[in-house]
Amino acid sequence: MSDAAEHRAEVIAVFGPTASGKSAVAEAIAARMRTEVVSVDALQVYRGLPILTNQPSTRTRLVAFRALDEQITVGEFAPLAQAEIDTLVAEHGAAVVTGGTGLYLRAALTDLELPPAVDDATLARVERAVDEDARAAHALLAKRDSAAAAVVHPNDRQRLVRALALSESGASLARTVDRLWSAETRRPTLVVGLVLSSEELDRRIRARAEQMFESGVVDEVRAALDQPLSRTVEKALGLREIASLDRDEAFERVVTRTRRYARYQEKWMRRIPGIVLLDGERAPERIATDVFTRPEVEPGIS
RNA sequence: GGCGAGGUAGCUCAGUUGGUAGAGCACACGGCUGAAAACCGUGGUGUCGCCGGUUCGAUCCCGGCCCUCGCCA
Repeated sequence: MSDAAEHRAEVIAVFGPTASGKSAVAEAIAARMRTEVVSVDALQVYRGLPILTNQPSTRTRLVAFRALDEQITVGEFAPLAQAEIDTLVAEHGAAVVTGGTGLYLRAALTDLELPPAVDDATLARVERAVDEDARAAHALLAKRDSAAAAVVHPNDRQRLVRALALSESGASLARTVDRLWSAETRRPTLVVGLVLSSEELDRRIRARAEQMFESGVVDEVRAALDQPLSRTVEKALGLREIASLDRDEAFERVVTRTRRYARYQEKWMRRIPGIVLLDGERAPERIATDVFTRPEVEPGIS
């Protein structure tokens, strides 16, 4: 057995900005490896907004399994993703992972060792205290957990609430080791990133927004807004805009927000340790072929 | 053509009783460890339509011109 084979990647992850063609590349790789794709996307987990969240048409794990009013969190998602990966590796020898949420990707590939969950009652109580006087709440945090206070800004309500709640039970939001950007992974992993010129990315973003409207995203969004929505869904890119603006304005807002989201993902992409950047403007099959020339990957059969 | 409203940041607009201007969105950079398509921090990016007048000083007041929108012809 060669050295390369001993270090063969069990997990191939594909990351990149939205509209870069991640799904197509992931599917091409999965087909050659005779395995399946696991989605790591905080919005694609929801059932009811397939067009808005650009859910893949082919079978992909961890897509459309949550009701719109159920909240999802990284802490909850991570073990689900890890279980799917483990199952695919056990059954097919490999798993392909792709999706737009950088944090979820990291949590799927590496054990982040997140601080524990906090129960809703505590959270609600601390939230009230923070809303009443955030400065005082921050001062209290500084007294109980100075390390956490140092990394949480008093205006950052979300983190201040959690940090304070954690401090009540002796846990801390402040971490001692950086797991998020650690090169350590649960399994031998190859992460590839798709790089596109901003002009091409822009073209694809506009084309996809156009496609969304043609596919009936307006009706989809209206129907979704008739029911209670979780906080994550509530903030989905375009949801509010599509429901409240006329078509042209909504289209431009969606494009603008998608561009910003794509830039954000590019930042994540460049920070992922060991990521192999590939030219994403080529055909998915070509990119997949590139991946199979990597020493970490066992050559495909076709 | 007449009357009215307006022209200030990339966009929508606020403002200065005359001391060269600021919000939201957009944008840039940074942060983030159970909301991440989220959340937080920092940054103003400008011939205040143009030309002249008054003034120590004009984006603001005055005159002319240009442009936009509305109403009437």
